Amino acid sequence: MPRRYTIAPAIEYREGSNGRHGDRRLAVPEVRSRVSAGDYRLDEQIGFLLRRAQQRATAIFTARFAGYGLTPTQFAALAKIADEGEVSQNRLGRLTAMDPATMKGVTDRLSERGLIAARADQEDRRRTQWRLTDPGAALLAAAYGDGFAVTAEILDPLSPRERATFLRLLEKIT
Amino acid sequence: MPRRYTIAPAIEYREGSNGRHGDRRLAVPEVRSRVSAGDYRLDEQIGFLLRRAQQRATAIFTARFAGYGLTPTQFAALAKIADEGEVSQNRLGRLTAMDPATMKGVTDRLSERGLIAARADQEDRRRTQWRLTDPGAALLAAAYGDGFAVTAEILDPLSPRERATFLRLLEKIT
DNA sequence: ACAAATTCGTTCGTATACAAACAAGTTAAG
DNA sequence: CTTAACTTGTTTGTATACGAACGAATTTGT
Repeated sequence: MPRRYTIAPAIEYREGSNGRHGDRRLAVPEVRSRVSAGDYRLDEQIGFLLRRAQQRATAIFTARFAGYGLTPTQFAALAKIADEGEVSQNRLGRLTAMDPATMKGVTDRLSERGLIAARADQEDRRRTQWRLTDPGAALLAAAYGDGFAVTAEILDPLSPRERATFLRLLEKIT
Repeated sequence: MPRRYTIAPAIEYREGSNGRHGDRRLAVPEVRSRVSAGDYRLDEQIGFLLRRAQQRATAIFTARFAGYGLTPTQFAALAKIADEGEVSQNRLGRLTAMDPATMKGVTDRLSERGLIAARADQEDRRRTQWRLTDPGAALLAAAYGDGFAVTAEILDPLSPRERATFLRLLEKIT
């Protein structure tokens, strides 16, 4: 049931030759007539870089959290429930950036493990209110430190200044 | 079969009151005895921010690529096959940051749609070599422009200087 | 030459992630 | 007050994402 990640497989980068084999008519800056394949470098698109950065982040998280059997989203859900004390399922989804269908799966699994418990809301009978159980709170308390460690390890390649800059810019494009 | 994304649901942020309801014994800066919940702010962890940034990036991609019926990974695979001319399945996975199990699903779906075609390798009989079909090349050629547009839209909140900085730092933590 | 190690691709199981459609409950508009 | 609009949570289906285990083929080490 717990998942275990290794570091994502190393990416192979374009080796040496910058594409374009023959076709070196002039040493003059070449004007490409057909704007197509050659211009689009996958490895320079933020979408691709973001995907790889998240793969690395997830790998780091999972290595550190192997002992808890918690995924990043499960940990996020526990942390937010702890913050809120009690929170409805859909609102928890908004707080943790999960849509209702995804949230369902996460709460189901946390609930099955006895880490969270539901209460039917009296005022609004559509709502399911979630709170931590004692085991859930204990697990979370034990795991917080590793949460910080994960963040530190992800940011390790950056200097303190760069970290601040990166976080600021990342929040801007979020 | 094609997927369609909307913009990820807006996140709710901690509203006004900084938690802590009663318990205002003194107006003096409070020294927290128990270092636990209160210190961990999910919304400030890069892992969480990266996940949300990727959700936004994917939403932008999918909106722009709805007409092609291509997912980000499928587009990445097509682009890399085009770069390479012909490439084995596992190597394609390394180039596009997908593990073999994931790559299988992607090549299966692209192949079913007739966008790529396989060739058995003579030298190494374990290998499946993939190349673009004519329809695959045509679709890719039509889609490249939207690939650039997606990148531009994701980076839109940043100034040109910030974009350069962000890309540099993102590559560092990847 | 031959056994060990590695690589290639497959399969199975679990966990996000989200579109779409839905029933049931609540709120807003008239 | 009553209908329309919205919200809450569920279900189904598709698509990554990856661990783990596997058979087949190739490469390495001795």
